[in-house]
Amino acid sequence: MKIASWNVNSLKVRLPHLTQWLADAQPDILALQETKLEDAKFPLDELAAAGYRAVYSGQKTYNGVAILARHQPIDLVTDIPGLADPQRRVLAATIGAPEADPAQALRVVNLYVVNGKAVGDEKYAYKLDWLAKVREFLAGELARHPRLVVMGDFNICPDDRDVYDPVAWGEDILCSPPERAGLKAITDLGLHDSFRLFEPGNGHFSWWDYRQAAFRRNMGLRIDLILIGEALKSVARAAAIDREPRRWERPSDHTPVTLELDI
DNA sequence: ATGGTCGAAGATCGA
Repeated sequence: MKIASWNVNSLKVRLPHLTQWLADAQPDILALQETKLEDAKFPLDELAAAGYRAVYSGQKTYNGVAILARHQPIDLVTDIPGLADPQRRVLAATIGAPEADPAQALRVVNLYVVNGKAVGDEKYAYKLDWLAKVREFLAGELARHPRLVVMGDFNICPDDRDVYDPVAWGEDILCSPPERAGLKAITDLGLHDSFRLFEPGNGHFSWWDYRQAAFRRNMGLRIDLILIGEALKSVARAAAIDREPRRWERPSDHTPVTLELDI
């Protein structure tokens, strides 16, 4: 089984890239962020033609998350306790073959973590509070669903290996110690950064700014993560970042990250 | 050096 996460930065604009990548990569489950699409405008028919069911929690212009899968996702959560938030950033679902043992299903939480704009900004305070509330939600999810995947655009570089120039970037937004502590509090629940189970080195990024020819110069960050619970660690086979769609014409600024599981 | 480039808007804001 292959699972993946991709911030598409407008599903409307990126739909051709999405369908191309689905055909190329053949993921079983894909979490999307920044769909920027009202639910009524979600392209269900186009995705069904590509062989995927989809669930979504969208809004106009900003944010928006979706989960695509070969089997219908069920038991959705779009709003979490203690976080009355109109911004559509959270979508949890259970995915498994209908005929299979329910214990074999995967629980997927798709997150579009708050960007935060700048350290000290009011959006930064919202980010830290949001992370703390989401951590509490994930603790409950993990208790109920050992086969838990938490993936999405985390808008946080886990450590300096995930930054093209950690000295220049310093402790700015996406790398500040409080954000990293917020992410660590989540991984300390027992969730592993799956990419790091396979690749310890630096220079592997999932996002490159549109400006300054950042992609060509590999001036990027690794902020798109697939976290897995302990129960899935032993079946993780390979993790990768697929840079190919970032090379296509009019790309998202993010590229898909993937994880293959022996299940 | 606070620039630059996208997307959704239809002026700027968010990233």
